[in-house]
Order: sequence, then structure tokens, then C-alpha cells
Amino acid sequence: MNREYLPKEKAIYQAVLALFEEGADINSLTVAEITGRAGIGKGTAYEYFSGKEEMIAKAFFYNGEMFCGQLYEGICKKSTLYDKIYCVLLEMERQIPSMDCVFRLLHMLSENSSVSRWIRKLLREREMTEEAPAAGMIRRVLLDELDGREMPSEEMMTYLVFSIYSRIFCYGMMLKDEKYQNAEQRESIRSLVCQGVCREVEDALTDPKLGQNLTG
Amino acid sequence: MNREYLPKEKAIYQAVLALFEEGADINSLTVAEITGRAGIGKGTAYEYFSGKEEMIAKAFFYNGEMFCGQLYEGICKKSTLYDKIYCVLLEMERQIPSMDCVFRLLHMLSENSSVSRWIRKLLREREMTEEAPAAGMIRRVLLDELDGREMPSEEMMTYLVFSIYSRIFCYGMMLKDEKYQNAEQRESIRSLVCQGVCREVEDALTDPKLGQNLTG
Amino acid sequence: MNREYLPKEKAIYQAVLALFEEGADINSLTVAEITGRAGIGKGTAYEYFSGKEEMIAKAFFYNGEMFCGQLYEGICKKSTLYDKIYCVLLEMERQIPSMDCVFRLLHMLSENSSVSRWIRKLLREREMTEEAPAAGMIRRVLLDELDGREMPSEEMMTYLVFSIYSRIFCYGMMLKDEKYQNAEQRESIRSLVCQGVCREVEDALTDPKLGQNLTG
Amino acid sequence: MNREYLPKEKAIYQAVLALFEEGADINSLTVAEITGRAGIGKGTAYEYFSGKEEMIAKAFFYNGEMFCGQLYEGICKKSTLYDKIYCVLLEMERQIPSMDCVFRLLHMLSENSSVSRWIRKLLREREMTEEAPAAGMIRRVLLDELDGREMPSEEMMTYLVFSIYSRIFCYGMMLKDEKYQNAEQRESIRSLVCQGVCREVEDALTDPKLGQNLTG
DNA sequence: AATGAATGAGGATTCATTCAT
DNA sequence: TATGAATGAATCCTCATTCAT
Repeated sequence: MNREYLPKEKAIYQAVLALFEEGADINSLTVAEITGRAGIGKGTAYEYFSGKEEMIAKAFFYNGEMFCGQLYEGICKKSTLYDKIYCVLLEMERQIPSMDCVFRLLHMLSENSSVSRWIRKLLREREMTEEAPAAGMIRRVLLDELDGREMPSEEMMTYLVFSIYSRIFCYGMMLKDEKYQNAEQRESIRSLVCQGVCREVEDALTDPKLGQNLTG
Repeated sequence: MNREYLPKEKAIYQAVLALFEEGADINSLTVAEITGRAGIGKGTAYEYFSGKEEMIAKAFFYNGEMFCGQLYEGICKKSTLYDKIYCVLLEMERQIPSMDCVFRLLHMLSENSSVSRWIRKLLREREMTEEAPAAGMIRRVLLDELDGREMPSEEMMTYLVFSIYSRIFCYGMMLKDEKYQNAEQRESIRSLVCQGVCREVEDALTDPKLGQNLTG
Repeated sequence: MNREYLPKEKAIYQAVLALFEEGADINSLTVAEITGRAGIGKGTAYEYFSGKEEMIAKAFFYNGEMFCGQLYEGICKKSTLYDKIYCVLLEMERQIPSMDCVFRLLHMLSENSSVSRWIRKLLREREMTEEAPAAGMIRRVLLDELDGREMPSEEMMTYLVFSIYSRIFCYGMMLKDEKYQNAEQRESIRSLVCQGVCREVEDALTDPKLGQNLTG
Repeated sequence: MNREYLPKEKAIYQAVLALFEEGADINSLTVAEITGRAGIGKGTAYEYFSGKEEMIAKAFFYNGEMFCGQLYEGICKKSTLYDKIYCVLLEMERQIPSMDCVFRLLHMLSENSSVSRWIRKLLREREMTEEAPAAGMIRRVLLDELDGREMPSEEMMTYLVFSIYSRIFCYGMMLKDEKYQNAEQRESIRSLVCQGVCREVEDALTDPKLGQNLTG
């Protein structure tokens, strides 16, 4: 599934990601820094990429694909919704450096820089025009949960995806907060997140009328 | 409460925000563009700011303060948790341009650019070192809900704040998604979000033991 | 003899000289620094001077006039050539900060900056188009020494002025050298300079043929 | 002995010196002018120098080294003190454009600009912390003259070096004066300078007690 | 294919000078 | 007369990109 990457191409990706993880500001990254770190000549990079933006955009995209791939593998091994979500949160915790890159990728999606435009172009090319990157994965997990029950309304599905997505997203943000570096605290919150997701999904799938006439 | 802003200072803020709302990339904004839009001389800007970074950082901070101030006013007028959350979501929808700026401000908090460093400095100066900007507001709303009931555990409080924060945050993200531009769909999801928040909070406050021994 | 200076004009001169004595680089002096130090408004300076260059040029010129005036007063009180030269060297030592300004003034004469052009203009205006500033003073001292004896050739006079000038000049340079801060050493060299000047002058005035046919 | 210079490095030096000799003010030289004259791109200069100051400082230093090298070669070929000094003065006259640069270099030593700081740094790096640049050369010439005679006191040596230095220096200043452009006049003064130096040195070396008890 | 020296467009910043008060 | 806020021309320097080797 993962295409093969040319060695120099991969070296560029890893250089960009390494520099980012070391605290470099993406917008101040220079081609000289990137190629220097990658151990290749400046001119060489232009044999593989059209410009700096493409290097950076593809590097973050590369990381996103790797990360999602690993998440997906983990999810497939679990059977319950609780375990699947738990597995995702745990994987996020195990790969905090990659997570930073993933978050940056998500930020870039809503930016207006030339790197961002490249990111969006890459998404379009690979027909990943989902509501949000990786949201498709959540939708698929939800569909697995139906298990013969009645399909909820489209609004409800959208809401559920958003709800789960947002909880996972914010758990990731929390991982970066220095106030929540305590392992037990994380464990506790991780459980609460999984439990919250399960209850909400279960309620929604059990009673499909839920959410209607709410504002009436 | 809001301090007074010098006219030229304010002109710079509004110019930065206007350019951003028109789709400019923050990292490629030039001082010439900003001052040109603000209708003042390039040199004049340097009488009020130490450099481009300060201009941009303070502009977004200014917008954040304005936006939060309006949200807070709205919240204070409502009595139920549902209405408070609903009010926040509605206000977000009414001020989509401002929302974009607020999101950008949040993104910048986790960046490593010189603008970001300015933002963090401003936060520190005003002692806003909460878990996340505006998260303090959510915590206060939650405390109002206690209404004599037993205070839940600190983990639970943290989780609830995160849970609410993440839903609001993702509702904002959804507002930007072209697939959810339909007013009715938004109305429906807005209700689901409020309902989801209320149920979760009510459960947690009613049964303080919830969330304990979850992993056991 | 010394014309009166307007208070603000003098304040500018003293500010420039003070800044210079504190180590400021003349070419990087700003009008803001000068007027700030002088305690007057930036615009006010332009009521008295046509621009920054004039301020600086006139300030150094002012210092030069003051310094030469004091030297001249001292010389007039002495009767022998030895004492006159000794008096000059001693005065130089007593006014080292002023000396720095005098040297800078001399440097500027051979520069090509706009300040220098102002200095030269001032010299021309006051008809001080001598071989070198203050060289006229030396020539007059020499003429005093003739005392009835035969006037030497013009070449010899020129040479003598230069010879004395150069010794005084270099004594001043030596004063700035950290290796010659020892008072006794200075005393000793001061005497050697005076003695050297006297012997040379005496030889030249006693035997007017000296210096002729030298290269033959 | 002279290290090799990279072609572009040398082009910058020559451009700076040429511009200076054409009357440009050092402090208003722009990088664009320098590189334009050197026939290289603006950015290229920054591959060889850290900034404008380094370019200018090294250019003048380069000229100083070249000039002193030539002087030294000339001196070595002469045997008498008279001829050595005469050779120096003649060389100065033959290379008036270079002389201007040398004088500017000397001026810069007592300035406080960033170019000056570079010059002093270069001197320190090459351990040329003599009393004044090239003064070491004079001291060596003097030692050659001892020729078995008793070494004079340190004060006397210092005085002699200064005395010779100052005469040479002022001869150089005279070369620039429009009043002394007449070849015969110069010839005459040149002889007087050499003769003056020889008599003073001879007196001092012959009678080592000279200069003592002078002020008593 | 790989390189890195050379380039110059572009942008932040400074500061002399003006002028309305 | 005195001021200092406002200005924008001028300049240093960076860095993405090219291209001869």
C-alpha cells in the first residue's frame, strides 16, 4: 500500500520532520537547512521537488500517512469501540513527536500559505476529500458498530464523527500540555474519553430518534 | 474593562485582521501591506511596535480579547448550561470572520515562530496561563452548574472542560467546512452538541463516582 | 574674539561632543540622540541648523576654536620656544577628552563625507586656509624666534612648521596609547620633544644655508 | 608570504579601494556600489564576508599589507638610515593613491565605528599589537643603526620611533596638500626630513645621556 | 545524477526631515 | 518659537532558485 520512496526523497522528508521536531519554525525553514540536514546537495533537492513548499508539504503528508497507517493497523486488531478508541489514544501517547507533526499538518489545512496549498493539492490528488483527514477512519469504525442496527440520520452520523474526532483531537492537545504529564492522570482521562465516546455512540445507535425536535 | 487603543495602533490591528480575513497568509504579510492597508506610513508603525511580529501577534490578541468579551457577555445573560453553550455556538456562527482569527490564534500558540513567541509573551504578561485560552471560561460555567452538588474529582473536571472545549472547537472547524453550510443542518448539529454536553455534565455531576475504577 | 553662541546652539555642540567623548561613532550619531542629549526638541534643532551634518561639523569646529584659544593664551604667557612647546604639550595632556575631538576634526579634514565638506566650508568662510589648522600658530611662534636674525628660506620655514607640527601631533597620538600612561615616561618624552624642536629650530635659524644642496 | 586571495574576495577589495580613491565617502559606501563595481552579485559578497563592515575593513587592511610589503622591500635594499627614510618618502610619493588608503586606515584605528572594530580585530588576530601599525618597522631600522653602540634608554627609543613616525606621517599629509605639489619643493623638503631624522638619531645614539635631566 | 557557487528580487528596518499644532 | 508625530526613501541582508561543472 505504501509506495516506495526514493532514498533522497525520503531523506528530505526525514530532515524536514527532524528539524520540525527539534523546534524549527516551518515558515523559517530554509532549503539550505533542509538539504544540509538531509546530507544532500541543495541542487539535488530540486531534482526531486519543484520547490521548498513541495518538500515541506510532502514531508508532513508522508508523516501523516505513516502515522495513520499505524493507527489503522492497531484499530483493526481490536473488536470493541472502547478498545479501538483506547488504542488510538495510547498510540498517540506513544508517538508524541509524530503527533506534533500531525497537528501541524491539520493546522496547515486551514492556513493559506503556499505549503498549505500544496497539502490541499496532495489531498485532492489522492481523493482524500473527506470532512477532515482521518475522519473517514472514524466513520468506518462507527459503521462497524452498527452491527445490524438501524442506520442513524446523516446529521447524527456527522455529529458522531465530529464528536469523536474532537475528543481525540483534544486528547492530543492535552498530551502537549505540561500540566498533564502525570501518567495516572492521563490514564484516568483516557478512560473517561473512551467511556464518553461509547456512551454517546451507544445512546445514538440505540435510540435513532435522539437529537430530533431538540430545539422545538 | 477593555483598555483604550491608540488610533494608529488600532488601525494596524484592523489592517492585519482584514488582510487575514481576505485570505492573506500571515507568514507572507509584509509591513508595507499592513501599513498601506492601515493608511499610515511604514515608519509610523515602528513608533508603536517593535517589529512586524509584534504587530501581527497583538492584532490577533486584540481580536481574541474582543471575541471572548462578546462571548462572555452573551453567556452571562443565559441561565441554563444548554443555553450558554448554544449561545456560544450561535455567536461563533454569527462571527465567522472573527472565528478564523481566533482559530489562527490558537494555532499560533502551538507554533514556534516569532509571532507565536510574542503571543505567548502576551498571555504570560496578562497572566492568562490557563490550560488553554478561554478554557477558564468553561471551567467557570461548569462551577456555576454545581449548584450545591458535590464537587467532582479534579480529573473529572479536567475531562469535562476538555470535552466541552473540544466540542466547541470542532463545531468551529465544522463551520468552515463547505459541506456544512446548510443552515438547517447546522441548527441540528448545534442542538446535538448542546445536548451532548448537557448529558455528559449532568451524568458526571449527578454520579460523582462515575469515571472511577474504569480501567480496573 | 569668541562670538556669543545661542543657548540651544551651544547645547547641540555640547551634546555632540559629549556623545563623541562617550565613545559614539560620529557616522552613526542620530539627530534624535543629539537633540535628546541636548534636551531640546528634534524640530528645534532645525531652526538653528540646516541638517545633521552642520550640527556635527560646527560642534567639532566649536571645540577646535575653544581648544586653540586656550593653547594660544598659554603660549602668549611664555617667552622661550621651549616653554611654549612645553606649554602646548602639557595643555594637551590636561585636556585629553578635547584632544580626541581635535584629532577627529583633523581626520575629518581629509575625509570625504558631508560632515567633512561642512568643516572645509567653515574653514574657508573664516579664511583659515592655512596649510593645516593651527599651523599658522606655529608659524607665528617661529617668527617670534627670529628675533632680528635672517629669515630662512621658504622651504625651510615650511619644513620647520611641519616638523614641529608633526611632533606635537604625534605626542598627542602617544597620549592615547595605553603603553604611555606612565606620568614619568610622559614627562621624559615631553622634554625630549621640546628639546628636539629647539635644537632643530636653533640650527636652522643660526645657519640659514642648512638644507641647501642636501641632495647634491 | 602574502597569502593567496580568492578572486571574488580580491575583487571586493579592489572595488572598495577604487571607490575610495575616486572620492567616495567610506561611511556612505553601499554594498550595491561595492559589488556593482566588483562585477559580482550582491549576494555573492555575503558568501565571503559577514557584512559590509568586514568588506571595507579587510579591503583597507589588504591595501595596508601590500603597501607595507613594498616599503619593506625597498628599505631592505638600502644600507644607510638616510637612504632608508628617503626610500620610504619616495615610495609614498610614487603611490599617492595607496597612501590615501593607508592614511584612512590609520584614521580608522582611532575611530569607533564598526569598520574600525573590524580593523582592530584583524590587527589583534595577526598579533600586530605594536605601538602603531608599521612602527615596528621603524624600531627595527633604528636597531640596525646601533651597530655595536650602546643601546639608548627605552624612553629614548620610544621617543625616536615616535619622532620618525611623526615626520613620515606628516610628510604624507603634506603630499596631499595642494600647496606642495611642486616637485622641487618636495625634493627639498624630503631631504630636510631625512637630514632631520639622521641628525636626531645620530645625536641620540652618540650621546646616550642626552634626554636625561632635561627638566631638572 | 549531483553539486554548490552565484545570483538578485524582495522585505524589514532606520532615521533625517517636515509640518501641523 | 518649540515640538515630536508622521513619513518614506534608502539600504542591508536573506534565501529560493539556477546552471555550469
